[in-house]
Amino acid sequence: MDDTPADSRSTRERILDAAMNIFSAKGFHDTKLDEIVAEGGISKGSIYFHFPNKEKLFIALVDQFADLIERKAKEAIESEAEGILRVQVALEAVLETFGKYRLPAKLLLVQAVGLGTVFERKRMEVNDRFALLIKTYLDEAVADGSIAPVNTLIVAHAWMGAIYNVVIQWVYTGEPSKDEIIDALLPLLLKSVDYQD
Amino acid sequence: MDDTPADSRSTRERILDAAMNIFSAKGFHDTKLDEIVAEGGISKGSIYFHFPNKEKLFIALVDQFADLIERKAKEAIESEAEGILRVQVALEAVLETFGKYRLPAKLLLVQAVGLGTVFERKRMEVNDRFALLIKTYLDEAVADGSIAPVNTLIVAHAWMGAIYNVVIQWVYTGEPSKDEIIDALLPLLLKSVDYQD
DNA sequence: CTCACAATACTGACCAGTCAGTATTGTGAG
DNA sequence: CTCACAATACTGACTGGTCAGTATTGTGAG
Repeated sequence: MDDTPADSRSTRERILDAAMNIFSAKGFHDTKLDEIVAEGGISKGSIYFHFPNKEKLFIALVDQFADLIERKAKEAIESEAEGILRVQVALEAVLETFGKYRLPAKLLLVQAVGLGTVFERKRMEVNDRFALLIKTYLDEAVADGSIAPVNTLIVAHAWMGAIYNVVIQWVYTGEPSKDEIIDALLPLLLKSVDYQD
Repeated sequence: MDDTPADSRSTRERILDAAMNIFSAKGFHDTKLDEIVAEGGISKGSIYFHFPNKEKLFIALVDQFADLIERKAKEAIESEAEGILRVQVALEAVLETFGKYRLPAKLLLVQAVGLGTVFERKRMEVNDRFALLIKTYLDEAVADGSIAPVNTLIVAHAWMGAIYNVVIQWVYTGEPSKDEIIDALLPLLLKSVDYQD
């Protein structure tokens, strides 16, 4: 009969949307599947038709967003040839993407932490993926002389932490704005490795 | 009858110790009170005699360690008069303390995150406490001219994130060592605000 | 005796996951 | 085109294990 816009999206997408809303607001353990059911106007059974369990549903959301961030960063990197410039545009891309998607940012940076043994491996996997990405291009920048030699692994983790924490602050308070963050954080990070633009 | 060394410590302390061991390893939700009971050789009844519930027991541990970190930082700060030097010794003190206590560090930085609505307030409270502490002394350093003017709030959050993330890495992998962290992280943070020592 | 504390046995709310059934869509033989 | 059947998608009432919290009882110091 009628074909309301809400129902026209695939059920799987509706589940993911609803799950994102509730998980990012209340965290994994405080989210009941019945709440997702209510939010999405779907049924409990169809969640289990599309996903094996609650955990995999959560991880699907985390992975989806981690992939997006990584893709954006790599795209940005490939658009630039030179060492430290690549780092710079990647940072801009990452901050841009976090800025655009508030809920997924909270999910990835807050709600995916501290969930106990099962999730810990996933979290470390995502974390290391990004740290190594940063490290690669820092090493490149060191090699071509655009920055001085440093312990790039520590720098990579420090940078990630800095970005994470500022973004988390933004997620909760809405302050400082995306542009302020880029304006303040980018020079800060670059100066930390002695690069003055 | 006999008075084994293990039993001579007050029950309350034994509970806290056992809880720290299990909570820091498995996180809040994956920890069963019965595991704490087994670990500490105490009884479930006495946990509820000393603490109103599981949540308060967890928070007691978080608070205890957050207080220790804050105290160490403040002690260090008071031992120095000048602006940026105060920041420097505070950083050293904090890293030193994290380095000394691996389990509490993991509890505070990992397991206390992502626990949903109830704990979120506590986490933000602790977070803001430290961020404001850092901000205060950064502002002082700006005022007395030892560093250039910057958005000290963003810097404070960025620094915290950097410290957190490097410490978390250390908690999981044991690498890099405490000394390497201090040697690499301290200059990094100071350079990020244009201070060369 | 009593009271502060400790040990043990027990309870019941909660909620992830199930499953028997229904609805919808696809297909190909006549 | 249409009808029989199959495959896929979805529904929601129900269940059973789990575990935080409680009721009850024990104990030893003063």
